[in-house]
Amino acid sequence: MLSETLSNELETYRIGEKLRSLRSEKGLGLAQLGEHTGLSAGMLSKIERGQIFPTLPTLLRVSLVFGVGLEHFFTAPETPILEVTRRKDRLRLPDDPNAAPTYLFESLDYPVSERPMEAFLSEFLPRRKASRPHRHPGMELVHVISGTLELGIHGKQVKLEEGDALTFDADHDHTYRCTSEKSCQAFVVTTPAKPG
Amino acid sequence: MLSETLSNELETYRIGEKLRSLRSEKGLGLAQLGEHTGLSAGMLSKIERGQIFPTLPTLLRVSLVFGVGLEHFFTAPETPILEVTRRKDRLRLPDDPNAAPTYLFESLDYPVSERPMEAFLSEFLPRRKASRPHRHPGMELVHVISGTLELGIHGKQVKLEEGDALTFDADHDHTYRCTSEKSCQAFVVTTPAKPG
DNA sequence: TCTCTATTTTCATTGCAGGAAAATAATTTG
DNA sequence: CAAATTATTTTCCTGCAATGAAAATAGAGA
Repeated sequence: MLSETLSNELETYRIGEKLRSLRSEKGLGLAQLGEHTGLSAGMLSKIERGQIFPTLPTLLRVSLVFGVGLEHFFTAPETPILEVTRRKDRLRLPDDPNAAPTYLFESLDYPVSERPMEAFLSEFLPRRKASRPHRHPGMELVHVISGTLELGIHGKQVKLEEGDALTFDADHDHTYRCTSEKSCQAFVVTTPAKPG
Repeated sequence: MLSETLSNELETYRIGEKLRSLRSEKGLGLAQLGEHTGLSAGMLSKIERGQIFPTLPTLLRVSLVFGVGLEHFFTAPETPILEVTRRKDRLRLPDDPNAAPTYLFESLDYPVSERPMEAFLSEFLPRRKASRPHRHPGMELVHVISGTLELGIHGKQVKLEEGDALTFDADHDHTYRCTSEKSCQAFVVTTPAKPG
């Protein structure tokens, strides 16, 4: 008999749903698809409803009719990216775990895989000294939400006030320092390394 | 009975070969894999040799053991890029199909899809006037193999002699002109647009 | 309500996946 | 080289799950 777990696991591929999508996209009825594939309407119904698992030859028949490869039924459909992160769910990390932090940051888009950008909400703490210099490939944009921030980059000190934004090549050492009495909130976006 | 064409088509997925690869990578015997999957060695052999097509539950069992999704068996394996272009096979195109050409170029890597670079062998012809200005995203590198070449870029005229190389941001208008009596051979590489 | 169409379910059939074990091939060992 | 051991392939058979045919149900017009 067909094991329960095996069956459940297979169902995660949603083979039936995918077949039904293909069919309804083309506006075909079960019987019509049956004619094209040489399969019975009844069986197609059962496959779509997940009551049976088609054999590979059977699955191939419908694949051929719809002009898709078998991988169509085994790969996750490309869903438009849509990820929400709530404040309470986000992890707040210090810039330096081994010393008194200069700032804290939390990723705003950590659930997005292969992201073409990374966005952080950072809180820079009032300090005499700037943060440790660091660099990373790509560009960086800093938008100050509240407080004032001094950025050391390309040998310059750039003072940012509320509402100011700065974009720079992040592949040179840069530092941050909060210059306001209260901490400085900022929105930071980085892009990964460019090819070439 | 299982149709001939259907069977042939299914064989193009090389399910058996993929299974055998997975197994030999891990250095498992048929019997050992059988223990892990709960399948008989004999049947695994038949599947690997393409004598039978496994049912989805069966295929899923081995998938689970090897930690791959079912799509593994239905997608083309990523083969390392390896493409050769021979001089005689390459197409030699003029820079301007509607006028007397300033140079001729041939792609050295046209078979490579989604290439992170494009390489050309170019022959610049002796001319009074430079080629028409053009631009394209990304970087460009020019390495002179023979003859001399004058490049107009960023408002400068750069003279290149044999062995010289120039790299520049190609997203500004640039021109070429051969300044030697005989034509100038050069190796040109461009990178596509950078993201961001 | 009746008719027509599409889908789902029931029931019976069977083709083929799959197991057990024998046969063969490949390796190892003395 | 044999003999022994291990791995693989093949043979034969069985069972069951996929499949088809057709009845039952649901839906859509009219």
